[in-house]
Amino acid sequence: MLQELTETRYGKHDYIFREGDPTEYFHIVKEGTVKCVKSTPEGKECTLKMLMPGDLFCCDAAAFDGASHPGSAQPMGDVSILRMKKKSYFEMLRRNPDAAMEVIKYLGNRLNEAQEKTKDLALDRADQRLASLLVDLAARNGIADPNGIRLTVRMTRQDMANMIGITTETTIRIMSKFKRDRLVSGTANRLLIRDLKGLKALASAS
Amino acid sequence: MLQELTETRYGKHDYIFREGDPTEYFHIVKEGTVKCVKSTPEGKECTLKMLMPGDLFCCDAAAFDGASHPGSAQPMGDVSILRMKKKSYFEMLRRNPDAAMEVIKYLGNRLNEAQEKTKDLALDRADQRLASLLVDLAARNGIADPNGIRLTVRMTRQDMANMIGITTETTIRIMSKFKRDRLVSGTANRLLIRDLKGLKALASAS
DNA sequence: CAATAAACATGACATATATCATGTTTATGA
DNA sequence: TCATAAACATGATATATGTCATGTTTATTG
Repeated sequence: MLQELTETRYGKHDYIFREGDPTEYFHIVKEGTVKCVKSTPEGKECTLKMLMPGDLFCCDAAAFDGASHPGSAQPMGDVSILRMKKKSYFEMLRRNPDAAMEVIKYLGNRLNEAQEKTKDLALDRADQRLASLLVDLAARNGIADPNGIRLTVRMTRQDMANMIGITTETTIRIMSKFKRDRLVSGTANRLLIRDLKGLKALASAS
Repeated sequence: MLQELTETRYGKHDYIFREGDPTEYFHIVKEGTVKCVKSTPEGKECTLKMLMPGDLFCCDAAAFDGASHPGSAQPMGDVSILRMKKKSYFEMLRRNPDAAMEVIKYLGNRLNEAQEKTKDLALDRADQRLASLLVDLAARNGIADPNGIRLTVRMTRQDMANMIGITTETTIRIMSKFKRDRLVSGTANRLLIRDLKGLKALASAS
């Protein structure tokens, strides 16, 4: 069975798949970070989710039902992806109730997250959403550092903007303010969360 | 097995459950419309989804994983709800791979929808989001009418506002403009979509 | 039916965020 | 290492939407 699982490596300029491509495979992140992106005809982009090792996606697990990917998947730097034919994966789930239940719980959890994000977009200000994003990434992608929590994924201001539905300029302005307030420091290559509590306070001030 | 499925009726001032309540049951809408709502400490509300007959929710199906409801469920008018103990439901799924696969597809579909909504909130203007909402409701809740499509669910401007993350006043202003442009007519009790194509054009002008 | 509350409507004004422009710093790759 | 592009930064201005205030119309209920 396991020979159906193949591994592929991608670099930051590749696409793992594009919006509209047929959903032939299930994907699992083995190493690195992958972003799920939807874009408009005019080139505006919205990043739905950053996927870390262990996450499955297709794209963004949304295509368990559906014939084509509702968004594209792009690596953030070098990544390694495991792939399995959708048909094989479904057969495996059908034969393995425990695995199916795990997937149900995983999807429930993902739906939950998506709805939390909906609420943030609908009700929070830009600075609160950015603070939420940084808190979330600190937990999922951060490693301890003498001065706080360092994010291992390389994220530009533009990447952040796309994740919270604001412009790059606004993100830069808010990040500059966060820097002045000693909440964060550094830029894409070395982003450091200096005051997690402060960011959490801002994020939940809704 | 079926004796575990109980039916309850609710009126528009009831709660089916509240945010934070333990998730003891799975719910299915039998009759009527239910809204899933998240609210902030200051009383701002965000409606995540309108559930129609056949939809399952817990709340909003997001609690397949999780001990407490991430949002509350409120009837829009009179509704009838079917309920089953969460434990029984999980056991049933474990024994019935076809049902489990159906749930996986359903959740994938719901996640997909949620992400589409995220994109709309992040990238579209208020009038486009309102047009999207009306198009969606026309398909899911509308019945043919000599002058267009009539919505059977009673929805105030405030209800709509909560669904798309804008204020009641802005919703009223946009609806007034839609009325002037002959796209819609009527108020909560008798909402009529007069020009579906026009609304679709507006909605997808992103 | 009258009394009351909810929904709808609209103006004046405030403000968060977008847009456009321009410059500096930092990273990248030949 | 130099040349080029990407990322970061910041000001000026525009604009969509929020906020507050006030009035009318439409439902609801005793």
